[in-house]
Amino acid sequence: MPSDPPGFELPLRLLLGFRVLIDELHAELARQGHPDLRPMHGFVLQAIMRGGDTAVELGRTLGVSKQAAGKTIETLERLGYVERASDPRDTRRKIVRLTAHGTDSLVRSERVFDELRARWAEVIGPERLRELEADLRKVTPPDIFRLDVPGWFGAQ
Amino acid sequence: MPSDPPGFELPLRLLLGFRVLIDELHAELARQGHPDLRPMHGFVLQAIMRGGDTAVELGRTLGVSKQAAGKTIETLERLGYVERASDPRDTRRKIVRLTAHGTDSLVRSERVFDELRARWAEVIGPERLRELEADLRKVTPPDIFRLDVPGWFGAQ
DNA sequence: ACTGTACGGACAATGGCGTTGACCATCTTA
DNA sequence: TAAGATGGTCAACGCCATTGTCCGTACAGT
Repeated sequence: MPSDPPGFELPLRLLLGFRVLIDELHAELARQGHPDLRPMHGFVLQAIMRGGDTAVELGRTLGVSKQAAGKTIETLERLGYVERASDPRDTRRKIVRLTAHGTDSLVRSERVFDELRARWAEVIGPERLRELEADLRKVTPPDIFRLDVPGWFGAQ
Repeated sequence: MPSDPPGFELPLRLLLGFRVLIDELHAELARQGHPDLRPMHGFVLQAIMRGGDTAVELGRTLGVSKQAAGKTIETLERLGYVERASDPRDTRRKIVRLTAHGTDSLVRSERVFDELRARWAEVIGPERLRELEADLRKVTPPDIFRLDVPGWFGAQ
């Protein structure tokens, strides 16, 4: 019967696994024409895509203030990933939309993530990888996109 | 044959798993007399314990500047987790040591981590948990304590 | 033994990125 | 129509990292 590792290894491995995937994603994205994209931007663009958001809504989704969300949007606008348009029904609102460049980054991210996942499947076996994902689903909260980690990555 | 989930779920689950464990650890530590301890401090204390460190060495271990490491040490000193002493063989160096309070926090962390791991084992099964850890070991770098994530947590 | 270089530590200035507070314009509702 | 709620922006502040600079000590080559 194999002995159990110390309990602190588990969280570290989870963090390292996350870091490895994210670092490799952005290394590959940089090669594919998106050198300025930072880890947090991926989440922001995802959040914008699923529901044409405003700064306030985006802030709520990401768990930051509307001002912080506004600054992030400004950065992404400057980098050419999003654009803002006035809402004709409510002239207060400024709707944020992905540009072609922004959509391209998400399409490529999706492809790279699939490739990285395939590489893991080669290392540990496809069945084991599916089990790993299924197990993690059992011990983590169901809603994926609510991470509210203001300072975890460096945005803008 | 089960279909594979999209590749982006894997990193998110890893991150969420990490967050769940760390959040629960610190909630429990707060109950056990360590309400001021922040996630990053655990890593710092660990790094200090394995080798009586100085600010420079600690900075190298954690991947931050020596000034940043010095500030973190200062904070931990103010909170009563570490103390500084001069090195008699090299009067330039100020060696950082854990206080009893600091050691206590690590002992409790270890225990809580083991308990959290046991809870995961109840949910997904002890054998699956061991396999999960073994699989993660195959796809992550071997050296655990080199994470250099300056802004990931909020220290001090 | 002495001098030049390396190294540990601290102080200062700067910058990124989040926060709160305040304000204006617009929409909604009583 | 008046009152309150909501979206956006500006300003000030705080935290925490950075780089640059300086001082004192240790060590190595001559």
